[in-house]
Amino acid sequence: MPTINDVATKAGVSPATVSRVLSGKPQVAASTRVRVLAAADELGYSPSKAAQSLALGRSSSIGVVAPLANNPATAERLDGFAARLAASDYDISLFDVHGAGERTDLLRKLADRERIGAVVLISLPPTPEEVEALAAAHVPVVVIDANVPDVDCVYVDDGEGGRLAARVLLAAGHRRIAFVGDAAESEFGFAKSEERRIAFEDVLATAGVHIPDDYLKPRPHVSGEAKRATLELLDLTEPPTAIFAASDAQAIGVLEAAHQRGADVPRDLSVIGFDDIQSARGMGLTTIRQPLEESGAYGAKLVLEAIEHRPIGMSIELPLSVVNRRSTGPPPLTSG
Amino acid sequence: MPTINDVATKAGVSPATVSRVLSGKPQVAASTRVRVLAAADELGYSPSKAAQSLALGRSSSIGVVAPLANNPATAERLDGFAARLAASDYDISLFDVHGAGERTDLLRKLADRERIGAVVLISLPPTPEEVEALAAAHVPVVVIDANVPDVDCVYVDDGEGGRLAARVLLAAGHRRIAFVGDAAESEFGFAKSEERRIAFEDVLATAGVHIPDDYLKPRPHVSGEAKRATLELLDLTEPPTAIFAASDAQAIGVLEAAHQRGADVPRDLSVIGFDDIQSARGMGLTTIRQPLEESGAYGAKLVLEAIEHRPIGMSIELPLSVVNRRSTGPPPLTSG
DNA sequence: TTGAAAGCGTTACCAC
DNA sequence: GTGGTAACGCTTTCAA
Repeated sequence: MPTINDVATKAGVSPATVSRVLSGKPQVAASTRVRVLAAADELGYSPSKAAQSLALGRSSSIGVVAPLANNPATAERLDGFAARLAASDYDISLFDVHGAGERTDLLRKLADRERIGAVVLISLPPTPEEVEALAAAHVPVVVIDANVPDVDCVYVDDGEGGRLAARVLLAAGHRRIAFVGDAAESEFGFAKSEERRIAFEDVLATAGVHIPDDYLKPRPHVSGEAKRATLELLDLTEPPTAIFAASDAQAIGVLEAAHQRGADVPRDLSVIGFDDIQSARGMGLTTIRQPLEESGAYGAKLVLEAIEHRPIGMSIELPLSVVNRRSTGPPPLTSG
Repeated sequence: MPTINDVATKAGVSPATVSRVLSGKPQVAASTRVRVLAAADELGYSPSKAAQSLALGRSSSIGVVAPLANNPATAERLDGFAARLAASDYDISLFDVHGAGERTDLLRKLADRERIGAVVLISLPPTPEEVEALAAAHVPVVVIDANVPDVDCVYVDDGEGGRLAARVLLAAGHRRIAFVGDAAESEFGFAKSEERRIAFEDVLATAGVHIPDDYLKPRPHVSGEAKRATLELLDLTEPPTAIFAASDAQAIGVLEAAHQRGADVPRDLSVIGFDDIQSARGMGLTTIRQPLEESGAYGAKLVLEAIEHRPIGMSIELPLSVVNRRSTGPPPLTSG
C-alpha cells in the first residue's frame, strides 16, 4: 500500500510537492507535475482519508441521518442524495435512526468531533437546541423534508398538500371523510402530518364538511398502526367513505385494512395518500406527489455548497401535484 | 474540542493510560480507571476517529455497496443491517450504486486504502476477480442476497423460490403462465432471476406446462421495463392468465400494466412476486417471502465476526415462504 | 518552484 | 501499573 513518500521517491521530489500536485495547488512546475502524476498513477496511489482528515482537521464524509424503516420514501430521497453526491469527493456516513433518543444522542456525537464534514437530516427536523449545537460546532447542516428556521432546507408546502387532498375528495362527492396520520409521540414527521391535517380540515370546513373526532386517527408512525386505525374506522356504525393518509406508507396499512374488512377500494372506500412512492403505482394509489428523489439531489447540492462556505438561507421548496390513480372515486350511493 | 492529552492532564496521568482505559485494556488500576473516566466524561471527550484509524491502520467504518434505486427491498435490507450495526463501534459508509461500471470502479477504490474496515455488498454479487482483489487487500467481505464462492453470504434458495411460485400457480389451475424477470444486461441480480426462472419452468414442465418463448420477458431491472413487458404479454392473441415476477419491484410494473389494459387482478390475471417488500401488503400481492430485514441483520453479524478474524465460510441461508394475498386466484373460465 | 520539518490525535512498544 | 516516545500518512508553514 503505497504512501505519499513512495510517490515522492519515485518521482524524485519531496512529499510536500506530491501533496501540492495531488490537491491541485497552482504553485508547481508543469514538468514536475506530470512526473508526480505519472508516479502516483504507476503506484496506484490514493491518499489515506484518515491521514487527510487528521491533517486537515475535517472529514470528507457527510453524515446522513435518515429513518429508513419508517417510510419507503426515505430511501428514495437517500438515493437521490447519493446519486448527486457521487460526483463529489465526499462520501456518505449513514445513520439509520429508529427511536427518539437515538436522534438526540446521535446529533451530539456528530457535533462532537471532526469526524464529519456536514450533516444532513432526512425527514427528521432538528430541535432549535440541536441546530444551535451543530452551529456551535461549525458543522454545516441541511434538512430534507422539513422547513426549520436557521437551516438550509428542502421542503414542500404541507398545507398546500392537505388542501389538494381535500379538493380531490370533495370533488368526488365525499362528505364522510377521515384522516390517518402521525401522533405527537411519533417524533418523526409529526409537524408535517399536523400541517397537512389542519389545512385539509380547513378546506373541508369551507365546504361545510366537518371531521368528527372519531374520524381522526393520529398514530405512531409504525408499521401496523395505520392498519389498526383504519380497522377502527371501518368498524364504526357510520364509517367514512374516504380516508386521507398522511403518507403513502400509512396508506399501505389503510389499503390492507380495507381489504381485510371486505371494503372494496374505491367502491366502498376512497383512499388518498401523500408522497408518491414507487410502489404507489402498484397499489393504484391516488396520492399527492412530491419529488422524492429530487429532494435528495437538491439536499446534496445544498450541503456541498454549504461546505464551500456559502452563507445559509438557501432553502428550496419543491412542487406538489395530484396523481390520480384508482384508489379514489365517488362515495357509495348508500352513503347518502 | 478536548483531546486525549486534555483528559490525561485533568486526570493527572499520561495519555497512554487514558488510551488504555478508554479501550478497555485490563492492565490498569481500578482507582486510576475511575479517575480517567470521570475526567473524560467531564470534558465530554470522545476520541478522534481519524486519529484512531491512522494509528490503528484500519478504519472503523464499513463500506456498504447497495443499489438503492433498483428495488425497495434493498432499503429494507440496509435498514436491518444498520440496526444491527448500531450497537457496535462501526459505522456505515454508504455507496449507492447505479450502473455497471460504478460497481467495479468502486470496489477497486474500496480495496485500495485502509479507508474501509470491511465491505458488504447488497444484491450485488462480486466477480471472482473482485473477490480476489478484496482478499488480497485483506478486506473482509460479506455478500447479502447472493451466494458466491469464497465469501461469507446471506442468501436464499432461489431455485426453491421458483418452485414455490410454480406450485402456487399450478394449484390455482393456471396453464398459460408467463415470467417477467431480469435481463443479462442488467448486472444486478441476473443470476438470481435466472435461477428462479429455471426452477420455475422445471416444476411447470413436470406438470406438463410449457412456457412459450413469447411468455418469457427478461428485462433490464429498471422502473418501467416490467410494465412494458407485461403490456406486450397482455397484447398477445393468447395472453397468459398468470405472471411470475422475479421481484416485487417488478410486480409493481406488472400490476400497473394490468390495470392499464383493464385486466382485473386476479380475475383476469394472477400475479405472484418475490421478496415481500413492505408495500406488497398494500398491493395485495401474493409473493414468495424472504426475510429482508433479517438478511441485513445477519449480514451485520457476519461482517462483525469477520472483522474479528473469524475464518470465512460462515454463509447462512434464510427460509422462504409463500404469502397468499389477493393477486392470485383461478384462471378465468374462458381461458380453458 | 521546491524541500525540511512540525504537527494533527491516537496507539503501542519498551522501559521503569 | 504507568509513562515516554515513536509511528501512522498527510498538509502546511517557513526557508531557501
